[in-house]
Amino acid sequence: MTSERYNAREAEPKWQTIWDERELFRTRNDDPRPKYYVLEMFPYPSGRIHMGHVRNYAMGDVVARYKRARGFNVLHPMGWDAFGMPAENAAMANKVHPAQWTYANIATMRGQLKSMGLSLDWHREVATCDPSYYRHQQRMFLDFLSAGLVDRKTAKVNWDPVDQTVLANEQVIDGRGWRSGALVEQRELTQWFFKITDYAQDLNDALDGLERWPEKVRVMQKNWIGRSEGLSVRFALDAATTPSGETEVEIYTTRPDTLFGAKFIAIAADHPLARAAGARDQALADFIAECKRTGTAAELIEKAEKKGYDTGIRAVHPFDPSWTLPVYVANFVLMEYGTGAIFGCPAHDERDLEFANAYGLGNTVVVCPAGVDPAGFVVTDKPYVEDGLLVNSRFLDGMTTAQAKDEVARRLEAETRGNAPVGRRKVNFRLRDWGISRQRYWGCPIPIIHCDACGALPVPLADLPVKLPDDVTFDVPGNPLDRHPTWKHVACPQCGAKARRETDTMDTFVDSSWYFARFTDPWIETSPTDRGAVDGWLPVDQYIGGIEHAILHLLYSRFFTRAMRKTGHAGVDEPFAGLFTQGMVVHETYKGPDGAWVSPAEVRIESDGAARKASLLSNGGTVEIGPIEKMSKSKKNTVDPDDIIGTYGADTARWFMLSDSPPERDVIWTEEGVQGAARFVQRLWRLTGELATLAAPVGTAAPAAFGPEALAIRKAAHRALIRVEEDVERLRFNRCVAHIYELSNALSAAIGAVTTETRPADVAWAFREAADILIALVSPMMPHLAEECWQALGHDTLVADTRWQEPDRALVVEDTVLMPVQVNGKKRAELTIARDASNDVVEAAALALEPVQRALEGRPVRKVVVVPQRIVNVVG
RNA sequence: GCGGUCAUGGCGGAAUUGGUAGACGCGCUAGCUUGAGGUGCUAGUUCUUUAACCGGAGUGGAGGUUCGAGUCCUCUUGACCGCACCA
Repeated sequence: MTSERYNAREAEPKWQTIWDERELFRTRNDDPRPKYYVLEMFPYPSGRIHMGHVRNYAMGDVVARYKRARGFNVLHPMGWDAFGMPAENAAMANKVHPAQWTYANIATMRGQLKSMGLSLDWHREVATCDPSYYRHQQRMFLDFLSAGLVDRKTAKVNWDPVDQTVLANEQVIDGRGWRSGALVEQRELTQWFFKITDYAQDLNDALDGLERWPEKVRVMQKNWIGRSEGLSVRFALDAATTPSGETEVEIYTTRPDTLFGAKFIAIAADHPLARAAGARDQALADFIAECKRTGTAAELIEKAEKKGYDTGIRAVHPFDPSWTLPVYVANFVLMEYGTGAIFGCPAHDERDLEFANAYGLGNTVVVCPAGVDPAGFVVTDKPYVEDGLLVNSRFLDGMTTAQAKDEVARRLEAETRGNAPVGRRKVNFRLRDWGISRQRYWGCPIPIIHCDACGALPVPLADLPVKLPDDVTFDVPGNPLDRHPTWKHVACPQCGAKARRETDTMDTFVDSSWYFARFTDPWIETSPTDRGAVDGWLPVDQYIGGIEHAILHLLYSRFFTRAMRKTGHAGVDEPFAGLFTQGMVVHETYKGPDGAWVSPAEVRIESDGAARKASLLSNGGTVEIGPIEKMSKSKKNTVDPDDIIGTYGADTARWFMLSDSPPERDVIWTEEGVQGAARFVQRLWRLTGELATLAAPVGTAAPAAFGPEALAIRKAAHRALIRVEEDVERLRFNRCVAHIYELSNALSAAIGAVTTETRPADVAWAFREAADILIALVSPMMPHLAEECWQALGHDTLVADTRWQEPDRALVVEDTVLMPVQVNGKKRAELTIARDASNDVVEAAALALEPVQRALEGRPVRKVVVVPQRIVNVVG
């Protein structure tokens, strides 16, 4: 009955329809079972899904289906991160409206995802570009504004000259726009900011509690937040050297212990004191201008050598009125960090040493490594930056670094000048507020009205949503909202005079900062979230996505959830309890005879013994096989999921994506690999057919006793069950696959050993049990094939709707164990012995073995180490 | 420069967390089957010696701890990732 090949093309849509009709994956918020929320990062509707999506969603689906089988009420939704630049670029290139382009892409991609057979609750689908979604985002923006979490300020911002918009700091990578790749410029603009820095401390500290996050991501976020503890110190200025009434400069340091090693003060080019000094010194003004010029491209700053200019101003050392330090304007000091001014201690800071050496400022060692004679300890071109004991530092001498830091802080906090302490302990963060204004059309409008008389006012709640106008043009660069003839003209909600709408839209990362909350009740119209639903479902138990969002999306979402809590829209701080970052899908690259990239679909690969040769399918031209790289359109090394699903079926694609590599590592897509997966699909189908003829009917009562053959079959099945369970829980899908292969190999062997004629009842029962377990194990990974097999095994239920079987752990415990016997650490023999044999018995049996005696070569036995049920080591 | 991860057959990778290294898959070799050439089955596949058994070596390299190290420690080489004037 199952002699023919399994036909995925027929079976897969059939089962998808059946799941759909039975609403198997529709999740209800009032379901009393314990909740489990599994979520994969939602896609941008770029047009078609790619293999990275297949891998990501296959992993999530395994977890979702497994947890469902374990009796959880699983929430596994899908939506679309639908605002963004590509829609506008398409509009410009093809004269199609961004909305039309986006919704057409969504329709295509929804169909592709459905063909994968994912256990998604499509009733909860959301698209962030839909007013029914972004109206709530506007509402939250206004709530955040009332709660003091939104700021409007003029600031130096990152300007992407290609995309013609502002970018957040997180979106600038190596000085370039994260999307356009263009060198980012610095511009002064008035922008809306989310005050993520209000939560800097909490965002930092709470990382320690995220135990189910990859260490790597936590470290990256910590570095990005950049918390440092230090001291700000007000240095008095020598009045005779000061241009126009400035009396002091405040610096920030994390090394107050090295204050007696100070050689200079350095201030940023845009520091007020620098500006004042520049006003009376043309050469200095030129230098400042030069610093600012190089300051437009972040990439250049990093490569620039350290340059400074002596302002002539002298600062007075806080512990010695007779000691003055030169004040330099320096190109490496950033106005944005700390106070925009530092003191330089060349002996103990790399940068300061480079600067001091360039300008002949010398250095004094004030920290000496413990156990080293200070007299001979000098610094020339490499500073000593570690902790140690203080020297050359008056009252600090002999103290440790920590003691000295504390002592300096204590003394300077106690000392006052002009009624304020000279020193203040201060915690500084690298994290900046999140600038969310974007000068683009295809985004969520910022619900603000600007009135010349009343200022920037919130749009009244009753007027939400502020909808994007449909009639826009993209024929000229810039923001279509800004040049729309009518859209921005409104009456001031306060005085009624003519006023203007804010024409900036929100960063699309705002859209993705709360979609996981909206999924918990996407139907509610009166507020962004239903508190019962959001508090019941959050945090997401398992979130799966790419590492590229380690700081962007994953940090913004953590902030946004806190802000939602503050404004009453959620009851938790952390959105994602468990995070998994999966690796990429990579593929060989190919270059044709003309040196142009060639797609895998156009290439024929032939094996010549161990060597592989590639040629063009069209004309046999020589193709050069290049390095394995991330699938990208530019290198043409992509494989279209539609083609794979059309040729092999979704199950084969899913199985291969899960089988080859550990999920956190990159997986190499190969034709041989897919074919191997496809072979297993057919093999499993044939094996199921054989098992169906050998197995006892569904519902047969277990026999009273099992013979050795039956027991062996049962052990193999339950061992696989235990192992797969353990590995799915830890998302080690490649190991799950190996365990399933092992079980099917074992069952094939068992079938070979038992003929139909001599099949006893206990063996038939064991085959029934093992077959059911095998298919249940396969079902989260290859759900369609599993249903087909489940049916072939005589079930009238769905395997997708079947509870996970509890393994019988006692079954896999053997009566006898096989212990390797080593002599001096080298394995010489094996010993099969009763599991509960005493160490004495094991030792005697081991020593009696002939290969052991041979290896001892007559030497006396000095010691025998017996690790029960593990190993014996004879030392002789 | 700083921080992190990793290094195991021809390839992807396993290894009960200090206890038989190479599970499982791919590829390859031989034979059978099918049949004409993307099927199935059987056997083999770390290297080396051997007809075979028995041996010897072996987890990037050099040391160390231990009865025992792919796993722990020190040094070193290489690859990848993140951050990069953050005071």
